[in-house]
Parts: sequence; C-alpha cells; structure tokens
Amino acid sequence: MTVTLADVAARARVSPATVSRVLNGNYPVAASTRERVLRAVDDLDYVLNGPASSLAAATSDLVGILVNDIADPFFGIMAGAAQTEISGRPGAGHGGPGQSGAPHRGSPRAGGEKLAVVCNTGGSPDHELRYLTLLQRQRAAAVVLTGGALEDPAHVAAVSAKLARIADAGTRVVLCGRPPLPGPGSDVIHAALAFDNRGGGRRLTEHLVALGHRRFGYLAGPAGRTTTRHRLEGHRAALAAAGIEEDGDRLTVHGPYARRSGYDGTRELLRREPGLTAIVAANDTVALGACAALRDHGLRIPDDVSVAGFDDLPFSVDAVPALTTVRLPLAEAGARAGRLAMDREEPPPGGVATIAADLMARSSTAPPRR
Amino acid sequence: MTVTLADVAARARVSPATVSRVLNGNYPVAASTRERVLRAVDDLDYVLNGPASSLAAATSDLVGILVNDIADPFFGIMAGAAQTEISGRPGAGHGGPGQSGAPHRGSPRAGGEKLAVVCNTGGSPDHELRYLTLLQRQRAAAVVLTGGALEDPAHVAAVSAKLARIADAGTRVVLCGRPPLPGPGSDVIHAALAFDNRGGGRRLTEHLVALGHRRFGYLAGPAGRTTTRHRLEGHRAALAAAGIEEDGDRLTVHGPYARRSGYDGTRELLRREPGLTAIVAANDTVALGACAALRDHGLRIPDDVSVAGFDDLPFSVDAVPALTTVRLPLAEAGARAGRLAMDREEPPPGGVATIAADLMARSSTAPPRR
DNA sequence: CTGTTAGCGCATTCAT
DNA sequence: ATGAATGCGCTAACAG
Repeated sequence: MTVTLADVAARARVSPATVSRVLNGNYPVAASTRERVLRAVDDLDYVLNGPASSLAAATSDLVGILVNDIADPFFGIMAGAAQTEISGRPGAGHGGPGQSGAPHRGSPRAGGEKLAVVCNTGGSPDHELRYLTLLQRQRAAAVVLTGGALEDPAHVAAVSAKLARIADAGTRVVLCGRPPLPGPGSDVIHAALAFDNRGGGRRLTEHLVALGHRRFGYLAGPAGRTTTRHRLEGHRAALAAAGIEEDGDRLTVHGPYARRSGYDGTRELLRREPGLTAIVAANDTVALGACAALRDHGLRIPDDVSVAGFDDLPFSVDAVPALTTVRLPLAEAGARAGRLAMDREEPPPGGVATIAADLMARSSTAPPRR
Repeated sequence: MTVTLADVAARARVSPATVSRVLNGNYPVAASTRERVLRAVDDLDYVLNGPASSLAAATSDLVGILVNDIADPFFGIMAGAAQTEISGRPGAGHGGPGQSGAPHRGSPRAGGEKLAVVCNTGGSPDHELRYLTLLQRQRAAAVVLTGGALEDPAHVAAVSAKLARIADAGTRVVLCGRPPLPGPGSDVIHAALAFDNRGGGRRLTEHLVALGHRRFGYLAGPAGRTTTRHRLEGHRAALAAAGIEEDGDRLTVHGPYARRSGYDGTRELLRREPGLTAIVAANDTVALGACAALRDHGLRIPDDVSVAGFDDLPFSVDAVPALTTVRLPLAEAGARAGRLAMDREEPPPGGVATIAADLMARSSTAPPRR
C-alpha cells in the first residue's frame, strides 16, 4: 500500500542504501544516479518513514519547545522565533562538501531539516514532565525550555533528573528566558539564556521612585516561580535602596499572569491601601487588568495612580496611556535559543548568558499628584 | 547504554511481549505480573522508544496542530485549547474494559496519551506543505489545521492532494476556523469547524450603519486568504444592503494581521478620504493600530471616528475605548477540534459545522458626529 | 561510488 | 495468561 524506500530503489534500479544516501545527502552519490533516484521519488510520491528512520539512526528530527502558556504572546513570540530558526530555513548552515540541491516541493527529506514543535505545559509541573518524557521517547534532537521555572524542590529535582537523562541520550537542552538549573544539574544544559528579571524589576521601580512615588502596590505573578521571585526581588531591592520601608507582604498580591489577576489584585490593593500612587505589575497583561480596575474605580492613569508592566509585549505601546514597562528581547532570545539548539551558534561562556531587560518609560507613569 | 524493553523483561523475568502488553494496556495481563513489570520499569527508569514503537505499530502518538502565527493569540488560544484537549487529560475517554491504573510520574506510556504539538507556518504556503510532509513522515495520528487558508489555486490543490494522502494513511484531518476544502477534496476531511466570518462581518457593519455611518474605511487582511475575503464580503454585503455605494477598492487597504498594518493603513485611508467616520479592521490587532494612528492624527474615538475589530481577543475589552468587535469562541472551537481529532466527539452532520460570530458592541463605536 | 548485510526496539501474530 | 518468532522501513558499517 504505502510506498517504501525499497520501491523507490527498485524503480530507480539502485540499492536501497543508495536511495537512503541521496535522501540524506550526507554521502557522495553520482549525479546521474541521484537524478534517477529523485525522479523515482517524485514519480512514486514517496515520503520517508520517520519512525523507521529514527529507529535506525537512533535520532530524530524532532525538536521540542516547551512553553508555559501558548496563548500568551510572551511565549508565542519566543517560540515563533525559535521555530523559525530551527525549521524555517532549509539548508541553513550547510556549507559542507557535496552538492546541496535546494529542497523542493514535497521533498521527502531536506538536508538537516528539523521539525520544531511547541508543547504547551500550561505551567503545570506534571505536563512539563510528561512532555519531556514524550520528547525523550521520540529521541528528540533538542529541547528548548522557555520561561520561568517552578521552584518546588521536588519538581526541580525531577526536571533536573529528567533533563540529565535526556541530555545523556544526546538531546541538546537549551533554556530560554529561564535561569540555569540550580545545583550540579547545570552541566547537562547546553546553554541557558536568562532574562535579567531582577535588574529589570529594580530599574523599573527606581524609575518610579525617581518620579517621587513612595506608596507602591505590587501585583506579583504566581508564587513559586523564578520569574515571579526575581521581578519581585528587583522591586524590593529598589525600594530598600530608596529607604522605603515595606509593610511585609501587605501590598503584594500574587496571581496568575492574566488580565484577571491584575483587575482583581488592584481592587484588593486599593482596599488595603487607598493612598497608593503606583502599581507595579508582574507583566503587561496583568498591568492592563490593573488599568481597567483603576478606571472602573474612577482613578486616572497616571494622574492618580501610575502603572507599570513588564515584557513590553506588542500591545503595550498602544495601551492608553502607553504602558511604562521593561523590554525583553523575546524574538531575539528565541531565535538565539533556536540556533543554539541547532548547534549553529556557540554557547556563551560558561553556558549561561544574561539577557538585558531595559526600562521603557512611557506615559502610564508620572510623578504622583500632590 | 539505553535501557530497552528487553532489559525490563529480563528484570521482571517475563518475555518482552508481556512487557509490551502491560505498557500498552490493551491486553489482559495478570495483576501480579503487571506489578512486577511496572516495578522493573520504574527501577530501570525505562522509557519507551517512540520510533521503534511507531514503526512496529505503524502509527504514532503525535498530533500536529498547524497555525499561521503562533505569536498571535488568535492562534495561541485555539491551539492551546486543542492541545489541552488532546494531551492534557490523560486517560480521558477510556471507559473500556481492563483496569485503567492512573498514569503516574514518568510513566513510560500512559494509555492513549498523545503528544500534541503546534507547528508555526508563518502563513507561508511552503511551510504549511513542509510541516504537512513532516507530520506525514512521522505517521501522525491526527492533524489540525487552524485559521484561514490561502486561496491560490495551485496551493489549494497541493494541500488537498497532500491531505488526501495523509488521510489515506489513517491520519485524521480536522479543520478549525477554516472553511472546508473546495471541490472533491472535502471527503478527506474528518471534520471542519468554520467560523462565520462573513456573517460576523456583515453584522458588524450593519451595527455601524445603524449608528448612522456612511463613509467607511476598511482595513483588510492579506489578500488571497479565505478569512480576509469572507470578512470583507460580509462588510460589503452590509453596505450594499444599506444602499451605500462603494468607490471600488478606494477605501479598502490590505495588509498583514498586524498592528503596523492598522497604523499605516489608517494613515492611508485618512489621506484618501479625510471625511470617513468609521474604520472597520480585519481583526483586533489591526484595529489597535488604527486607534493609535487616529490618535496620532488628533482624532478622537469614537467621537470623530468609530473603530471596530474582529475576534474579540482578551485585550480588546481593555482597550480605551473598549473595542467593538466580533466574538469568535476560539477556545471552544479549539477544544472541539481537539476532541474531534481524538475521535472523542462525533463529527457534525456533513462533516462541517459553522461557528457563530457574535457582535460585541462596545464603546469604540458611536453615532457619527454631526 | 555503489551493493550487501545486519540490526535498531518494539508490536504482533501464533502457539502454548 | 504468557512465550517465541517474525517483520515494520530504514541506516550504517562493511565490502567491493
């Protein structure tokens, strides 16, 4: 029923091995033979059997990209850039010997073509582990983990162990927007691109302090995640440096990275402290929710309350007023992670690079009204 | 090096066949034997070899979800919902005979567990075809195509042919937010969930007409795509029904579904017709860009110009003013597509269902100023 | 440069 | 309920 490599070989009057060789292009084959084979492939409409190929070669062309929330552009942008870099440019990085022959329509196999796929964990530790297992099972060529990590020790240990085994099996592991694994696990990572969440958070709050703000509300992300903690630490470092005392966690509320958290959290903050003049949100989406709550409360931005976000997602500049935030070069980081996963770029020294997070001061922040 | 099924068999003192049977759970095995095998699996930290398994079984647990732009929440929401439905609920739909035994941590294989992966085509026909081939190569269990389709006849034919072969090989093909394939290809589709883009577009413009608008600018999506065409047709149908004559394509500009298109397009429309009172955008993202351009032009929304979008993405309700748009039940549609792909839900009669698109009238639209 | 020979690891018959 | 044997389709030595 389904046409196999042997069928192609028969039609082209060569051995199966030869067909395999022209398909994989990693071995010298006479031009005339190649032509015949390619024609047979076309005639028969042959498509390589991936599982068989992977089984024999003990490796597959699958590359997994794990994201916490695919509906969040934060992840979509990173994943899209990585995927483009991985499977978007056939033939890239193939300057070696042998004739390349641009892959054509329906080509059964094009050079080092990889299938970059994104897996949505929904932020659930179980799903993260499950996808990792599934990718391990598929003998994925590489795995890219994006975004903040859970800090639960048991889960960290489980992930580290899993990644160790995955790396051990030859799969490259790259972290993007996630700090390097704590402890001894760091050497299983091919490369880690960590965002400077702490620094960004600090600069953001410094900006507000410089504007004259003293009474802050903080809309933190979900507890137990590196991103949440680092951004909050940056915020508090800035407060401490300015000699602003905090009342414990009274003006910090946690919630998912969702519009709703910002809305509800802002109402709660206002209840606890009607006199606050600035709200710092865990990310732009949360900040938007905060803005909505503020407006519904009859408060003007930034006249009555300043609002700041994080990430600088595309919609932030179009918010009204334009949102002050911290820019993260998501697309660049994703693309770099993709190249790293494909081994088309040198890992940074020590395997870890910290990506700058720059303040974008816009009109949602202003000096507090007096 | 890597532990195989045979290793597990040896340790559990059973035959490889037995191990395979307990792992796949689709065959009676004595409880005690099962226990021993499971323990061996755990002890050895065994993970099934996916390629080998797929090769022998002639099918894989991979499900592909194709999207045009992963950074666009429109696709992210659909894909996320589909993925959750497909791989997010282990054991779902398994009420059959045999003991289920909830899949546990690192389980080497859990029931009908599928690996749902999303593939980002970037809207490129080549990439679409390429991903389809790669999924075909992997013997994917199902493929879900989301979002509008290109209308170029050659590409439509190529995709149809490819899908026919994919379906023929036993892969279920589901369309989500995409009209059924034209021509005879429709029977290769397991199910198609089509958005009522035309109806939504019509109702949206009817709303504006009812408010008293007569001079419209239309920011269309990229040419040659079904979504673009249908929404535009709906718009024009409403205009025609209201007896509003159009000046050809003078007040329609095309562009990608991006904020930038909305911004640039609006400037262009304003140049062509400074007196327009309403701008209808291809989607919410474009509408946001339009709002920005309008404001930069010193025009107020909706006092000077009304603006409407499409999709009702999460940020639209938080826009200022809140965006009038057409709601598409993206998450519901994605989830349904996921169930359809898993054969956990009956296909609609005729294989095609049209999903309603409801008007969400908010504050970005109002009667034109007099 | 090309053909021959062996498996890769697992799911299935078919026996028992 | 379990074991033994066979082959899925391909790649990778090894010859020549």
